[in-house]
Amino acid sequence: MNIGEVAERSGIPPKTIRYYEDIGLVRPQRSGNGYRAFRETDLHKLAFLGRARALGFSIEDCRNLLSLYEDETRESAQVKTIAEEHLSAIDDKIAQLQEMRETLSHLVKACHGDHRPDCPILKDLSGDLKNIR
Amino acid sequence: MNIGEVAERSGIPPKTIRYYEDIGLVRPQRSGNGYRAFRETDLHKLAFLGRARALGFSIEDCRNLLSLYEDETRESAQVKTIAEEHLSAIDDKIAQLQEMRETLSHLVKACHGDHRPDCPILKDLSGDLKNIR
DNA sequence: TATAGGGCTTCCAGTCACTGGAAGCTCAAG
DNA sequence: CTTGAGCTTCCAGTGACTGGAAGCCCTATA
Repeated sequence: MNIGEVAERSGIPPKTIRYYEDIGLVRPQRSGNGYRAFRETDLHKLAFLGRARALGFSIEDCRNLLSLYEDETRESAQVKTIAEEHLSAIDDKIAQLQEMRETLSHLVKACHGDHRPDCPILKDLSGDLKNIR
Repeated sequence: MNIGEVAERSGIPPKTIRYYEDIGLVRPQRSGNGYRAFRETDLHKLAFLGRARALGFSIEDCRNLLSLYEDETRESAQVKTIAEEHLSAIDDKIAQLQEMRETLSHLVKACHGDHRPDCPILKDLSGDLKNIR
């Protein structure tokens, strides 16, 4: 398979696949003409990567997950640890975003949004504390 | 004021303040010795930036918010638009993270996390669909 | 057989918002 | 006069791609 077909079938753009090769996540063979020659296992790996990335795992996590996947002697606890840590990072991010969302939505509600210059959003950002809540 | 004091009082590290000068967000004067000489208004601007960044606004948004802040003829609608767009971007991000969280927490729950290699997390990533839900 | 096109290759640069580090100048204290 | 902290600039690296240029390869059609 050439890169185009693999890209289509895995849903990962060619540029990204080349990048993944660069950083050693996949190691396709080469045809005589210099083109990358992907086997089914490479496609499978890339699809794995696509799903792991879609769950927000970092590239380093993906690398570790992939090597656990290929390691018959793995312990599921190792996988679970990675996933749990990632899950808690996600929770932290969600909490942080929800805090932003909270403040911001209050400010947006308080702003008239008309032609006058008066604006509680700017007031808040400028450090004026006698403001909403 | 030297950069150190401004950093302390604004909560923004010196490196970042220099970076903000680089990209034209602040324009401190210079003392005879070449040191940056910040006025109160610079400090005020930096604190503004710190709060805007803490709400997740991009640097470009911050630039626009700052210039609206300094523009007496602004219309609050302009500010509100920026804030609303940012708010909806935050909502999108939260939704995306919650979807990840959902899938991931199911997988984590399904994984024994023991010494055996069997792992529903890896099974899911590998594209095996006869899995949790 | 010439050529046009699409796909493939590599390499370099840019994104975003910093952050680390090196080399070197300035200043205040002892 | 030395020490050390604080300041300066400049360069490089982060994460995970993404865009673009220059050029080779392959197939199909005129």
